[in-house]
Amino acid sequence: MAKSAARLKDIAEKTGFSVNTVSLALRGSSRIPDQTRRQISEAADQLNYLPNQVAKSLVLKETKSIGLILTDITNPVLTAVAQAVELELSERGYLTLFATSNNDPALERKMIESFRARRADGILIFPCNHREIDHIRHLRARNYPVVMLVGDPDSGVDAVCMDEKAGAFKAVSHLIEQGHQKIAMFDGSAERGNRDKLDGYLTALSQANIAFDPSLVVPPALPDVRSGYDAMETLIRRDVGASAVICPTDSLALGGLRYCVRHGIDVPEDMAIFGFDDTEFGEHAVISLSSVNYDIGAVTTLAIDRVIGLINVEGDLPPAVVKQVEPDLVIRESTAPPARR
Amino acid sequence: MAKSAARLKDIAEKTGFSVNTVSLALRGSSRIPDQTRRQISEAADQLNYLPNQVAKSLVLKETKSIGLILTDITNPVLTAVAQAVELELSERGYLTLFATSNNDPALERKMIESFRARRADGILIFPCNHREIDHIRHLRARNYPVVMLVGDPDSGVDAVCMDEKAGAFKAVSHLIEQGHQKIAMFDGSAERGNRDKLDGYLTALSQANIAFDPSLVVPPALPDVRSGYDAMETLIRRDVGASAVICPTDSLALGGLRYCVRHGIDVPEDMAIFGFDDTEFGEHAVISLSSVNYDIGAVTTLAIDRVIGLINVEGDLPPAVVKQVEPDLVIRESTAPPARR
DNA sequence: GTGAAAGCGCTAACAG
DNA sequence: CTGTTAGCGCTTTCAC
Repeated sequence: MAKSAARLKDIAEKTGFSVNTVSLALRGSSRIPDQTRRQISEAADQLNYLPNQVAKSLVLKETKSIGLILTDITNPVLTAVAQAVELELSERGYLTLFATSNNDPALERKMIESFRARRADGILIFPCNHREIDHIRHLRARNYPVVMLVGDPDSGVDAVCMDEKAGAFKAVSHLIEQGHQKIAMFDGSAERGNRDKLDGYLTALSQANIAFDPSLVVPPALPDVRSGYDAMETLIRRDVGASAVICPTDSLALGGLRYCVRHGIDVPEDMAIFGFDDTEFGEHAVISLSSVNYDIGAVTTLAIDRVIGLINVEGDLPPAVVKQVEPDLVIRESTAPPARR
Repeated sequence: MAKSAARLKDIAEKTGFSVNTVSLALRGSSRIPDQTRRQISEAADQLNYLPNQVAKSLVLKETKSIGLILTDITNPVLTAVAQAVELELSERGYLTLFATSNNDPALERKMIESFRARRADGILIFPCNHREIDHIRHLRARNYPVVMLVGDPDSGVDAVCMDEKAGAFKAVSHLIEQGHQKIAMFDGSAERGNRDKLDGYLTALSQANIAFDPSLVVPPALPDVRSGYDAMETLIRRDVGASAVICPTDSLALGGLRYCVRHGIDVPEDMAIFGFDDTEFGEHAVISLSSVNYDIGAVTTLAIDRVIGLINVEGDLPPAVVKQVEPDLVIRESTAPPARR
């Protein structure tokens, strides 16, 4: 803490007014005449006074800060989320307390405790696991304002998120319309407890009366570029005749694209590739990626509206509501009807 | 702030001990017998007690939080910095207060004030402009622990950073050794007040007795992929015979690479491309990027060591020291000796 | 071993 | 209009 910062008391002594008057004057109370206020403001400036927010928080019982917990800010979508949240929160007068869970539930719990101890007014969280959220439910049950950035319809916790199932459904349906039949998927849902994209994929297939072929789904090790490369290699080696693949992140798609380009597989003619999240590096890839967009602005604005709304509730919190934002497809170069064989 | 959280007083009343005893017991004082401590801990658990850090901060005069101000977390290096800082700070028991200046000096100032008001124990900052840092110098002069993540040798402010001049020098020298003579540079130093990379470029040229040709430097609009594409287009249209280009970020390099691939310019044969920062998307580009690495771990560790060191100083701060980390080259596919003409 | 009292810097009654 | 008093939840000093 800044050593020896000026306090109200210091400027009170300097001006001869009481601490109370100084406080009032500095906060612009109409009860203080201009003359006095000016005198006090001047003294405050000279002392380089800055109100001590921690003292203020203690009495006001609000810190004007909101905790943001992400799994891993390295994921481009989460980077953008962090950026957008911070920006919007700061515009609304809130400070962002930032933490990363590193996909470790224990760390996630610890960070929640830390925010609670510091009396963050609310928490925005992207949980490690979409299913194990008892601790979050528990928080909310104690009237602590939390909103999740992933949606679990009946979790009992507020959430704002992209409708990933709808996104996957749209993307796969689009590929089917283009004439693809053997559509692969890089699916890593097992670990993260989020089957939404897989569900969308399955629904689209069944709606088109295409039988699900398990050999078309390959699980990437991680949601990164290298794993996308490896997954594509696995898919090609399986030789199951896939003409298209849908990837749960642009990073994976980029890795898949890289494999294809380097192995003489034409994209999109021989392999159509659909990404997810519509990131900068996907848009500007050597062959620009078709992708399911992620309306980060919409999600963060809604989520922030909701936490702040909950913060301002007196008494018990209202029932949780989860809001899903419907994504759009962004069709670029990496997808097209399959080549005739 | 969490409505109606349990306080020491509540658990004092519940157990019949005084607030003081409870406080001591919970903090593990040896003066409290085990029997008492157990009793108190139990009551605390039942009440779901969590110490109020804001009250604690007020009396202890430290918040165990450090402010991190970045220009724009969307830049992959800064993303990684944010991640690394948060992780390491949390391991050391500090919380990260996060803010983005959006390259706006006024916002930067505002965020610094905000952190100071909240009594962050120290600040880590990546300033918008490397030259205009009077406000930061001023902070330090008042004994506020700040360390910058960019280096200005005689700014009077502590700093830890990569030696960008050395990085550029090494990269350009490497290209020269490979036989390149007409080496272009995408340089945006004018706006951001950081000429280090350009200096390294110029030094390498002059050391090899290659005359500087201004038509070989093209200023990208922004440090992003699209601007790299555009810059490459400009460079090619100028038709000045460049056989290699050095880019101040991997994003720009990726854009340049994209232009080349899409216009039949072979990389690296017809155009060698050197990036900066060694990012994931550069490493796994269709043609993997040679790049100047950015040892984020080293920089953040040193920077954090330094702020925490300054925080623990009693009385006046010691003279500022700036530490530069020397980068290494990572040679991949995007660079090679020029094709014979 | 445990408790009472004071104080961190601020705001919120309530007087005058 | 301005000052006095109390109190936010905690730690610390000093008694008992």
